[in-house]
Amino acid sequence: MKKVSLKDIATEAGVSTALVSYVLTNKEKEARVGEEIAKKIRAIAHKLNYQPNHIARSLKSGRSFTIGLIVADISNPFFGNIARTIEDEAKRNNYTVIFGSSDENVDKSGDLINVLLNRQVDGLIITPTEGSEEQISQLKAQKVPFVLIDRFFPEIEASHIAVNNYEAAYHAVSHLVKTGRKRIGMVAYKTSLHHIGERKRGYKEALLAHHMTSGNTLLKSARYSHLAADIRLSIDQLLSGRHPADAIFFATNSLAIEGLKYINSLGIRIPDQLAVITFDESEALDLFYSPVTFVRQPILEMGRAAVRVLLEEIKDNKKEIEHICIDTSLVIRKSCGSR
Amino acid sequence: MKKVSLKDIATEAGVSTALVSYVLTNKEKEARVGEEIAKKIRAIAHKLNYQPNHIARSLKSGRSFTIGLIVADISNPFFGNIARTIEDEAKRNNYTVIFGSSDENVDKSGDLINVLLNRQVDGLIITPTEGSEEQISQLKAQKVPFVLIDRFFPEIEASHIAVNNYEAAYHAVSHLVKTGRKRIGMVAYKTSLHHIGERKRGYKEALLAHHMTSGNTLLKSARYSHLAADIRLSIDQLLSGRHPADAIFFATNSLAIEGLKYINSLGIRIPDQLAVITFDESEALDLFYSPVTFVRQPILEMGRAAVRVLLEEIKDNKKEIEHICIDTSLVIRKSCGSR
DNA sequence: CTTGTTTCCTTAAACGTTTAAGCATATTTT
DNA sequence: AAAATATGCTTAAACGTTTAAGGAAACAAG
Repeated sequence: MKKVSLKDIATEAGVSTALVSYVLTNKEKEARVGEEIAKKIRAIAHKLNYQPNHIARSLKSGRSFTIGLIVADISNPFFGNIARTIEDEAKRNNYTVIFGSSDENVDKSGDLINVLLNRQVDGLIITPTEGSEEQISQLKAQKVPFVLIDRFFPEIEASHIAVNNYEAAYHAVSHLVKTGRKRIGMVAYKTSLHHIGERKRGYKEALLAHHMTSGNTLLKSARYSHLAADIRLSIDQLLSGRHPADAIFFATNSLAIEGLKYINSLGIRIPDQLAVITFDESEALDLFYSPVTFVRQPILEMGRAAVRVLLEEIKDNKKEIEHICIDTSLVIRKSCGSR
Repeated sequence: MKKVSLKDIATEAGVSTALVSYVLTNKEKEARVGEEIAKKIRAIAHKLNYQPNHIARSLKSGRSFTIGLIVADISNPFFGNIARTIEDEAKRNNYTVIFGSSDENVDKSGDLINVLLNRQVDGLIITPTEGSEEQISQLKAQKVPFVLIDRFFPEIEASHIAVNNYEAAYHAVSHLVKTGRKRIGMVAYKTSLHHIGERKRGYKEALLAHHMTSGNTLLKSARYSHLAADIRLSIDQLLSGRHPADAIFFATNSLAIEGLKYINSLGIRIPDQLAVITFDESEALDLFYSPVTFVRQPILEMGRAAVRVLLEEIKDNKKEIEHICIDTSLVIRKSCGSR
């Protein structure tokens, strides 16, 4: 079944391909196409089930109507959901999405950026990995339209969509204080990524504001590459000694899940012995015997904003950079006990 | 920063674009290009940082080196992981992936198929939704290369990758029998999809083989569209009456997670009061206080097989259809108690 | 010295669109 | 009646590649 082209329709209608093109792209008015012949062309196109060739169109227009999406880890439902909303929103705007997962690896990220650019995507939505500053700067230098989501580099002026990480963390920790916790620990990633830094800062400032002096001693960081082991160590440290922590704030869902697995294995009861609070929702945390209180990131809004900003940048190259900060909400459940 | 084309290189080297093309696609031998000029062309290409235009290439070759992926629900980690392995494997073969999530909706699935075909994907990998038989048949009639994954329609001769659903279910139920359970229930989806049917059949046959007469009375089905409510109802039915079930086999991870949420809320203890076993792994089921015994589907293998079969079909249009059945394994944990 | 062969390069068409420019013919305006 | 405008279509170039065909020069063989 050979693909039907404009030429086939033109031949059958006994006109030139130009005319067919005008009609099928609804430019009959500007091109002053006769009503009858327009109708005829449409009928034939329909009869032959004509489907325009996007590739030829792209070559001509220099635009592919495709956006590239690079997420940090597509197997994490947080990013899976982001991907879904972005794909939906893109489709609503007649764009398709090519995607890749960088798996938090700089090299893979660089690779993906190259592949996607070679595929002539019109723009990129990226959750940048640690150490990808240069890649991002280069995109900027090349004037490729792009938007960062979830994370960004404060030193690089670029459009991004993020949440109020500092305030959210501050708020979460304050909640723990309100529910009577005295020694609040935090488990985060060992990373230079700014969003995690902000969450740490929110934690520290909240402690300070409530005159809790635990300072840095109760703030632990795990390496992404040695997650399980580092988390175990962190928790051991937090829960040992004369004054063990009575609450832990996890900086992401994967930290919380891995941490709670270990806490389970230690036989520690939530919230009686230990309060737990985390960033991000997850089915695992719903199903937990003591559903975990969490900071909800409005994924739908984030995804939509990312697509909107990107498409605006694509359409208007001169558009100024946009920093969008979206508010989170704290969803209180059982894992912190009650006040 | 204008894109560098073959013409730019040709101009700078003082040769025709043809020569440049031959060199840069490593056809110097066949085209008998002079060594010196080849070296020069390469040097200039490198200096100008030439990146081939995939779109132009695709238009010429009629191939886009892109595959379309339609998953049932990208926010489900099972499909997220499938997507990841497919993307990885595709990239290794110099293919990129355009994706969409059908959300188990026939109309959306049809939409996506059209969009992806319009984008001239070279082939499709699809987890077909219920009722999409016609869409699949049409793909077949149009001779579009495609591979079904996770599910398939027995009445449509098409390549697919699936697991041994019947045997896996049979094995899972047998395990429950071995651990001493007497009244084994099942919660599945209300669907005509074959893979779920096979899981149900495996359940029933296993009961039969072990002379358990519970027959259909303990087999409950929930509608995808009313998941939470139907699951609650199913579990209520299973656990009520004079002879409540002492074990439940869930047909998928989402059923298990939703079901366990409800079971939790009823205060029922696993595995003492009730044994639980399910298809698919999930962090939620790891974190559960009594980690859930499950049927593991080898996602990596499935994804790789799907890409391999699809690329073979793309390369060789005459290739015969391939049915790949991959073995699962039962991962035994605490949720069924011990023998 | 012709003829044949090899070597190295160019020409030009093609893929399927879009769109500016042009060209008849018909109609209106002066 | 001549000039201007409107109408309805076609021509042809362009987007960036690939690749079959051809051609000129150099050399070898007869």
